[in-house]
Amino acid sequence: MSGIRALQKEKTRRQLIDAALGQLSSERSFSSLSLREVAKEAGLAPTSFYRHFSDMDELGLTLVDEAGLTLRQLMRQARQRIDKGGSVIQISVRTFMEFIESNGNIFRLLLRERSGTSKAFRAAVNREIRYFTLELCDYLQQANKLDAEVAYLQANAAVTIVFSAGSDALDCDKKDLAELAQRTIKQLRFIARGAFEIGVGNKNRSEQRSSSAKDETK
Amino acid sequence: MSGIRALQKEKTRRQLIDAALGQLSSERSFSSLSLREVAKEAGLAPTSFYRHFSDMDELGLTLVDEAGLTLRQLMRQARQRIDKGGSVIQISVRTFMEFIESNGNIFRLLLRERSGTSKAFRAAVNREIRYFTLELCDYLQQANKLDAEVAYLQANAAVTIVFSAGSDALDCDKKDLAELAQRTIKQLRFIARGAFEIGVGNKNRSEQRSSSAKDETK
DNA sequence: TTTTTCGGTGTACACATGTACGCTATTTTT
DNA sequence: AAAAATAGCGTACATGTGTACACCGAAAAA
Repeated sequence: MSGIRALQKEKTRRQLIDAALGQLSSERSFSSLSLREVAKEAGLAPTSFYRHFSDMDELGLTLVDEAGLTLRQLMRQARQRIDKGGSVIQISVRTFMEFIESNGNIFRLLLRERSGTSKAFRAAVNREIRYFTLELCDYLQQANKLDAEVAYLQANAAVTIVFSAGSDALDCDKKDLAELAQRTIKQLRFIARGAFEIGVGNKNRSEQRSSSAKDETK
Repeated sequence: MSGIRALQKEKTRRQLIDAALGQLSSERSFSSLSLREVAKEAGLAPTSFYRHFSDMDELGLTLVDEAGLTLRQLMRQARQRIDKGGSVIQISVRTFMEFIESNGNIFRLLLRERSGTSKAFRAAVNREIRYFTLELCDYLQQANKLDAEVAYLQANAAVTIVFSAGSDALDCDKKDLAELAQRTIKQLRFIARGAFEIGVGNKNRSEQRSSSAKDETK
């Protein structure tokens, strides 16, 4: 039982996954791919597809998982950079923009299937985004000593803004990308500052207002 | 030249548009509609479609225009309510949520085609959203006396947050809708407060800090 | 009135799709 | 060594697609 068979199977399964990812582009969405196309691109007969996935949907959900994984890698990378010092917001945005530049199609997949026609897909994408948000929430809560609710709202809003900026970046001329990043950074600072001010107000109504703003908003 | 002919033509054109809109749902996107389906739903022979649109794309762009129109109606309605007094943010969010409840499929169309596979569609949707944003920007600028750039950034961020909330609302249980609205309102307040604080700081560095916050953030 | 225009129809075709079915060759199990 | 399992192939078929084409009848223009 050397597993030479299972090994080969895993390999062609990857070929299918990579074939699908490879066909994604700004004018080609996953839902517009056909089983036959993917199989052909992977160098397989159409019917062989079924040895690996029962459905294009099943392949699609696998891709979403894959994308979620990439997203989490991204965060780890960002945290590494942050630990070396620097503005959290600035580094996060820059990291995200780099991610989109080299993983545009994966990001497109998430964007599109989030509002797609399959409930399962939408749920899967939202799950990945929720992980992303919750990790940011944890960070905010302990780094900025924020109320749990405020931290969550801030994290959620920030992720929304960043994803939207990412979406814009996909259709952006390369030269306008830096400006877009700058605007995004400013918007995230609005949110951070607002959350801080209002969060403090919640704890300690109308006392200690807007003092010592050593947070991320300047 | 009574125009009885042109009249009839306009009528069946509308039937096509309505047929397309009618087929949209959470599990049916415009790009998944076929010319034949739409024609059939409109009570037409497939080939008659071409008397009105050269393409499904042309129909689609018409739908996006239609959606933009609906969106602007929405804003007018919101402004009417605001003029009668009340929190701008609260009323705007409520109005938007009502819009989604009764125009879910139109909103879905915008959401989906914004990240769709046709550059023309993406551009059309972004144009509509830009109008929406700019009108809000004007309002903020004169109502809150904000710097032009700050007002734009705030408007843009606010629209992003509201659209994202709308997207969530589409998959939401009805009972969770009120909570979602509340969270959205808080997030918009973060942004408004942050924009105010930072905007003032821009004009008049480290003087007059966080004074007379009679804006929309409390 | 005669002629032209044109919205709508039905037929027809080439094409792509998903997938059922049976076969083969090779690995795995017995 | 014999038997079972299985990844991959090719064929085949029913179905849905966009659209070219010829035609019709009524409205509009001459």
